[in-house]
Amino acid sequence: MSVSSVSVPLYNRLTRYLNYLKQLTADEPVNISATAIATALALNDVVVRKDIASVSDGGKSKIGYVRAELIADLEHFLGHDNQSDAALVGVGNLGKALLSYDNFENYGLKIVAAFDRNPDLIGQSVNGKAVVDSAKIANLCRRLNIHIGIITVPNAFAQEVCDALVKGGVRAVWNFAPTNLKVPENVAVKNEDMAASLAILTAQLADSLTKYGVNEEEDY
Amino acid sequence: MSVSSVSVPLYNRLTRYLNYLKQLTADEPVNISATAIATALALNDVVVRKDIASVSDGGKSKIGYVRAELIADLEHFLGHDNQSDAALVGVGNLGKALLSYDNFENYGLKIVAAFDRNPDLIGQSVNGKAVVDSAKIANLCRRLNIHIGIITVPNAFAQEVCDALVKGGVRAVWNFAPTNLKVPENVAVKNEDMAASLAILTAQLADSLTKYGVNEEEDY
DNA sequence: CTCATATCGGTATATAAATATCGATAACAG
DNA sequence: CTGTTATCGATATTTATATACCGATATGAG
Repeated sequence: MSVSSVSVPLYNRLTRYLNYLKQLTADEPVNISATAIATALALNDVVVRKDIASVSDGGKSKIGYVRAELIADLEHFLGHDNQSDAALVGVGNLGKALLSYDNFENYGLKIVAAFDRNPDLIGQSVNGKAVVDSAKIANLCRRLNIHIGIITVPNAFAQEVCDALVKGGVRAVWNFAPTNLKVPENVAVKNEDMAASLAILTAQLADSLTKYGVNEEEDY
Repeated sequence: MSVSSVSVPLYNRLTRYLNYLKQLTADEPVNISATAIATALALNDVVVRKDIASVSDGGKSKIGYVRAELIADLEHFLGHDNQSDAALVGVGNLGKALLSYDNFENYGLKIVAAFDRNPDLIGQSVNGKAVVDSAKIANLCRRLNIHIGIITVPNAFAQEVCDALVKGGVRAVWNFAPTNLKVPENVAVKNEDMAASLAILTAQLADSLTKYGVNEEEDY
C-alpha cells in the first residue's frame, strides 16, 4: 500500500455513528452520551468514546456530547463538507447506478464526468451527465482538475483505464473491478471488493445454518 | 455481532489471490510459490503462505503449490462452488445493476427473486427476473427456500424490508442501505458501506495531496 | 552422491486493535 | 452544601493480526 493506510473498521464505525446521529429526530435531547450510541449500535462504549475522541474534542462528564457539534465533527473528519469532483469510467449497469445516485454529493463526492468507449453510449447522458469517449479521459480529467476516478469497467480494461486516469492527474481511484491495479506511489486505490463481501456473507450464512439449523419453528 | 465474525482482510486477500491465479494464462508453470504471489500483489510472503495454509494443504518445498489445486481450494473456501439462491429487494438503479450482474453466479450467488413496491415496476422483468410486489417477500422467500437477502431500498424502508426477509426465513442479509439493521441472533448482516469506503478514499487523497503536492511535473 | 538453493511450515516476536479498569468531573437530589 | 450517579478520558490488559525467524524438505547442479 503506497499511500498511508487508514483503519477501515474505524471509518466504518464513524460512518455508522454519523448515520445514527443524523437519524435522531429534533425532539431528542441536545446531548448524547457515548454509552447511548454504543447500546444503540450494539458496540462497546469505550470503543465509541475512543473513536469520538479522535475526531472531536467536546465531551463533558455526566452530559455527553453535543449532538450537533458531534455531527459536524464527524462530517468534517469524513470529508463530507469538502466536496471533490470525480470522473467515472464504464457506463454499464453499475456505472449508471453510481451516476444516478446523487446522494454521493452528501458524502463529499460529485461525479462530473462519465466515460465509456461504446459509441452507442457516447453523447448520451445519464442523470444529466454526458458520456464522453474513453479516449479523452486523460485530457478531460486534467482540464477539469479531477483528482478522483471511479472504475466500473470489465476486468480486462481496468488497468488501461486506470493508467489513463493517472495520466490525467487522478490521485485516488475507487475500483469496482476485481483486479489488482498497479499505480504510482502517490496514487491511492480503494478496491470495492464485492466478491470478498459476498464470501464473508456466505461464510457467515453457512456458520449460522450449522449453528442454529435451517428450520426455525415459526408461526407461519 | 451475533454470528461469528470472520476476518475481513483475510477474505479480501484470498479473493485477490484467486483473481490473480485465475488471470494467469495456461502457458505459465503449473506450480506457483507463495513468494511469487506475494511479490505480484505487493504483499509479505509469509502472510500469503499463512493464508493459503488455512484453506489448502498442498505446498511442497522448492516447488510451491499446484496452481489448479490452489484455485479449487480457494474457490471452495470462498463458497464459489456452492451456489445459494438470493432475493433482492429494491429495483432502483443499484438493484438493477446487481440483478444484471450475472457474474455473481461465479461467486456462488444466484439472484432468483426481485421485489419492489412500485406498481410500475411490478410485473416487469430485469435480466430475466420478474419483479414481484414487496408485500410477498416473506411468503415467496419461504416457498423458494431462500436464505440470502439483498437490500437496495432507500434508508427509510430498509428495516421493514429486512424484517420481511427474516420472516421469510432469510438468514444472511447483504445491506446496501446505510442503516443499522436490527436482526435476530441467528441472522448475519454484511453492510456494504459505500460511504465509509468513500471516506477512506478521500482521506487517502487528502493525505496524498499534502504529501506529494498537487502538481506533478508531467510531460503532458 | 553430495552440496547449494528455493520454498514450505511452524514457532516467536512485534504491532495494532479491542476491551476492561479506574480516577476525575459535573449534574442533580436531598 | 454534601453525597450519589452518570459519564468522560487516561491507562492497562487482553486479544488478534502481521511480521520475522529458523529448521525441514525437495530439487537440481556439480
